[in-house]
Amino acid sequence: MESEFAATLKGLNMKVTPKRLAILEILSKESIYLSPEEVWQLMKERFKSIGLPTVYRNLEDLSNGGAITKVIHPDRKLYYFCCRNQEHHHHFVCVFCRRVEDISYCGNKEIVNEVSTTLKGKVLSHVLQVYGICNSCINENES
Amino acid sequence: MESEFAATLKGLNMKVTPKRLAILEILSKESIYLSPEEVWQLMKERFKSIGLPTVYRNLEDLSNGGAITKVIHPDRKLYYFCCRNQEHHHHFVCVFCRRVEDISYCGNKEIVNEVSTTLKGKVLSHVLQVYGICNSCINENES
DNA sequence: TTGTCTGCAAATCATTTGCAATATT
DNA sequence: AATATTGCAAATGATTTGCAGACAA
Repeated sequence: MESEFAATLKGLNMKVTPKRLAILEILSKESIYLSPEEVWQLMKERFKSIGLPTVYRNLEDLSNGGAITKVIHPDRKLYYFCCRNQEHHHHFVCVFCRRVEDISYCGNKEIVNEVSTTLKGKVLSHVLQVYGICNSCINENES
Repeated sequence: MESEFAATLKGLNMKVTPKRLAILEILSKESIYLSPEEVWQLMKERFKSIGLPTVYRNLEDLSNGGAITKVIHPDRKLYYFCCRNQEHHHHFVCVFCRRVEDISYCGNKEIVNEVSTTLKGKVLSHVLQVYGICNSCINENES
């Protein structure tokens, strides 16, 4: 049998390469978001030869394919997170530990309603992301 | 009497300079978001000598002070918009003409509720931005 | 004055690209 | 074999920084 990640790649019409499998494995193992540079550091532990551009390219492709997700960060740099949940949803991001958790709330209905009635416009998409302190970090920081 | 923009600057403890007044004037005159480069181009029409870093620095400071707002853009570059509405609210951005319009909808209550009950976390802030087609662009593009 | 603001030139540095070699199907 | 993937080196380009002179308060 093939791995879950191999299936994911095939589903995206991407060839199943060791590098790609490793990227998916690394990201899915983390509960926090990672920068391309950080993914690269972790990749170096597994491969003698691994280029940073390869990491950038694959993160980009996997993100476009929906296998991983970009995190919206105030510093406007790239960060990725592997999220199993394929349905439309949004994320809660811990500003301390960078943990990402799903939130089911989404005001799409209300948004579409307001835009169509008040602005007479058409909604194509929306982004929603919540920043805060996760449960673990709250507990660790209380006296 | 002093201009509205001068008052804005004083309120932010920023010295009232011609460059700053012009930046505020330019942005407030536009109904679309602008890049620092674009603001710079418009500034060049008014000043014989105007440096791009000055534009960047002032946009940053004005944004931090809340006089203008950053637009969240998929290309992760800087874009600014001058928004009169000082209350917490979010924006609808037209993907065609870059027009920015306020939307009053904000699911803060529901978000805080879900994060606190389901994730046992604490919400610090959130971003919400809606992309779509504004009324003008819909009308212009219909057959 | 006195500290802030600005212009200019140069630096940064995250991200991208070109291309030849390599690996997947 | 045919095509996609990768590594390396180099390029890109938006954004930032250092600093001396100009300006606002």
